[in-house]
Amino acid sequence: MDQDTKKEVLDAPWIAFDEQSEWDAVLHLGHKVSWPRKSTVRSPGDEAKSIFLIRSGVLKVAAGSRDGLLRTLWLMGPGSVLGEAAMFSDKPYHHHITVVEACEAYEFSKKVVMEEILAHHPELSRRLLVNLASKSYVTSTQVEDSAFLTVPQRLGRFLYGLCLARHSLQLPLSHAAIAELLGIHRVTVSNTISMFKKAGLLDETAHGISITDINAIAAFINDGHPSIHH
DNA sequence: GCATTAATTCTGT
DNA sequence: ACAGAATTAATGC
Repeated sequence: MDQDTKKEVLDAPWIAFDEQSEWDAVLHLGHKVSWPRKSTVRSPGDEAKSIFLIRSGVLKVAAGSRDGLLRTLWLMGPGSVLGEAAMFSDKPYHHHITVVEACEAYEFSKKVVMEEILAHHPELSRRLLVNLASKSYVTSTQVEDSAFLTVPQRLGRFLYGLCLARHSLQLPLSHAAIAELLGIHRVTVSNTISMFKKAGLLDETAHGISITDINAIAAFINDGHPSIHH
């Protein structure tokens, strides 16, 4: 049953899927890999001759400038697939893939993807498309938001979307991590979060942010007029 | 295993 | 850019 209110779908820069059982049939065709926290998984220019199904942990996908600046594009959690865009397009990786939380993943060779998954598993083919589409939506949403919305609105949408995507009100992200994701100066993020905190929308915990009034954030996003002024 | 110290990260000014 | 607090990693016992 649907709610009486239509809820707006927000594409949060956090790609993960709860349902992974469809992969069970082909897991034996891949092999397990694990990446420790803070390690680099792939760098720009690396060949993409396989894809990875992430089973646990969190990866960060970032674009980097020559002088070391990094802009996070999105985070990837369990159920998401890494490397399919590069592999299908026969291009090297464009991005820096690093490990935020220690990961376990299954690697599937291009041969397995082409000859087994695409050929004999339509439900998994669809998964790959959904995964790719998610990345596409995330990036376009970010462009739109940064073009049309204020910082508090962008942060509000980000927090709201992330809560829905994660099914949790606990968001284990530092101000700096959020700033990198949204393309906002870190201090601006800190100040905006303080505002939200004073307005009773959230609390800061030892390891990130805890949303206390998700409805207020939802309302704030929709009318675009915060009850928050400085 | 436990306590100290050194390093790094985080956040407000 | 800087400083104080807070985490985390490293070291020695």
